[in-house]
Amino acid sequence: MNRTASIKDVANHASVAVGTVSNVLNYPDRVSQRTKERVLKAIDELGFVRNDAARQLRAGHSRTVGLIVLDVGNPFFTSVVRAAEDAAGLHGSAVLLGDSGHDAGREANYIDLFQEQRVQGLLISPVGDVTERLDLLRERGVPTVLVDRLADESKFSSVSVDDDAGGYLAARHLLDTGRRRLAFVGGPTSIRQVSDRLQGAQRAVKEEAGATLEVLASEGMTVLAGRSVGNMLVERGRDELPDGIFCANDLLALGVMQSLTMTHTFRIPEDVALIGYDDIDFAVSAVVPLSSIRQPTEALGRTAIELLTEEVESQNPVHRAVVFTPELVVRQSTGKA
Amino acid sequence: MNRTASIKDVANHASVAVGTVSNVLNYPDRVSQRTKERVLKAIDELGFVRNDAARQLRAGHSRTVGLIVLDVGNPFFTSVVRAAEDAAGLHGSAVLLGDSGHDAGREANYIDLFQEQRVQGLLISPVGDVTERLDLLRERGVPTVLVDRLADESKFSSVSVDDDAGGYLAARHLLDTGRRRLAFVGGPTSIRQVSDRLQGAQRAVKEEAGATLEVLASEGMTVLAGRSVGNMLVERGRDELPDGIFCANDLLALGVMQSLTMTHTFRIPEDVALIGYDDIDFAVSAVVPLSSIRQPTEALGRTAIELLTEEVESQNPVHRAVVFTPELVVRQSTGKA
DNA sequence: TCGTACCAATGAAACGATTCAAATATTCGC
DNA sequence: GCGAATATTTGAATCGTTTCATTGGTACGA
Repeated sequence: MNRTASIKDVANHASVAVGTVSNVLNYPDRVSQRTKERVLKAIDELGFVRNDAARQLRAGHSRTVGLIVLDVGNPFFTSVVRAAEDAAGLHGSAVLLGDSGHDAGREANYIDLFQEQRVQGLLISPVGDVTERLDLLRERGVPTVLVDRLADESKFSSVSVDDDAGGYLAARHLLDTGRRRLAFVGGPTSIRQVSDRLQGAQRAVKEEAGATLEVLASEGMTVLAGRSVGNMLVERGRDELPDGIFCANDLLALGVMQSLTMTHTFRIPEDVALIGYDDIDFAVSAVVPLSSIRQPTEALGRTAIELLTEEVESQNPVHRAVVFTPELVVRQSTGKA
Repeated sequence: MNRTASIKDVANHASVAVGTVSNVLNYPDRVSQRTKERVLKAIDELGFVRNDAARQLRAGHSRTVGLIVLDVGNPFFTSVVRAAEDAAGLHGSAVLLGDSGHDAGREANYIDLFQEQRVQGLLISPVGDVTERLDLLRERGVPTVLVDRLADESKFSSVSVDDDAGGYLAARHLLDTGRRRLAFVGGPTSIRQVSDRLQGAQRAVKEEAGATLEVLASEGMTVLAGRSVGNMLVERGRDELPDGIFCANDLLALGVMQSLTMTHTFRIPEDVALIGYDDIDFAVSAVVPLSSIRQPTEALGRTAIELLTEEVESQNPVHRAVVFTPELVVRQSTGKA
């Protein structure tokens, strides 16, 4: 096989002009039935495939959208990605996916790559602070939507989830089911998600007379970190135990659950109610199915594409920051006490 | 902002010819220091970014490689993707990632898209059987490497993992630590991975006089499926219990572990040893850290890119099927009995 | 001073698709 | 059968790079 056939080859083979072949591809109605058939036959016989580079060069822009996430392995982003792909598909665009792995260097590489590809726009869950690189993009007029990050509306559009509201939701649920001595597990508080969720929980507790909230700092957000907090709790006397625990994510909650259930001294939810955050797949299949806060990831992905499309199509860029509210998922771990 | 600057704009701004600008970009040595500086300054001032479409049009091929996986959310593929990206980066290529989600239609869309993008080649973990679409690719001379799928070497190169060897490894380990009444949990056996792993386990058991292997069919490969198999085991008397259990993946094993540890009648590993497959993140943070079989995902991704590069660069395509052997990871769940 | 190397810089041609004004063909009413 | 209106087809120009044959300069030895 030498090289792939071009539109010119097709034109020769079908004895028509190149413009006609192009019309068959793009405006079939402008072409008579007879020639259309002839051209399609030629396309088939030569195995012609459109060269997107040429098309794009002429058009001045691609039909792709760049999406850079912090970690494709994270179920949160996986879900966002899938929703974005589907939404983009509806607009006839494809998504170029980049995984920065929390690395600013990789992020920068993808930004450069996508710019060279002349993507229509960029969805990005930025590493750390919004870099000057993003500001540059903005100045160059590349429409950009921040994902999972609240943006200054004067600069970018964004889609994010209200972690404060999620924290409130979780604590409110514990209070609603009769718990009064609550504990929050999470850390370090330098993670914005952690501090926001804590803040929301504190708000809920303040509303309820007689309710208290103890903060238990964890070293990271892993199962093991949760387990060591749990072990610490087990060593306390039964009376000093909180009756409702809110963990800043599901991994922590699963760790706490392991500690508490292993010792068989405490029952979940009878002695202690437990709620996590993120609603990962494992939550439902935990020993005691875990209540959690679910983030509207599909809506995030879909809306991000919509905001981007808006910016691409409108002349004067008006930015919007869309904030979603997460959703409470009740399972056995917070059953009535 | 009008439109982005072209190489011609840069040339004007720096008062040089377009060819010179191109040389600065591609063959800096051919250009004198003085002009190079002038051009770079112009590039900076105009915010020039190469248009990859034009470059690619001229070159006849892109600097990207297509990668289509069954599910980006699956840690196995996530790891393969990351390794492939890194390996491609070393060759100066980028990876276009597509997630077929086990859907033949999405797969087909990505194949078409990538062909229009004139990717250098394609890495694909195909949905179901190798479709005629892949045969078409082959005929068109698009280098293709199958991932996680053993290929007919006369048609494709491939990278895969020897599941039979993995099954053997797991069973052998149980035997080596003194267990004799083994059980295999997995299903349905129509999944190739399941039947291969079982086969390997049977091979190991046959080698050991007096050892037996009982097959416990599960309904799927989830935690819940594992738990129901576990519950069934718990109801058996102590004497009828196997003393070593090999689960076809870690999720099943975690489910079995939940059942066995909850009832506190059986101890892991004293009464029953347990080993899974895949070595997912959760394995290490299970109540009893889970022994498992780790697949060399990084090697898979890296090698896939290498095989592809080989095919791209060589004239006459010689295909190779590289099969990796997985690795045993020993943790507490199979400690000495 | 001249000729020979060598080094830099030039700019037209090419890649493959789309666009669009112009040319040509067809249809329709009468 | 004719002219007007409409439908179809044509092909040159264009997008932004890279390539490469050619030109213009400079240095050096004789």
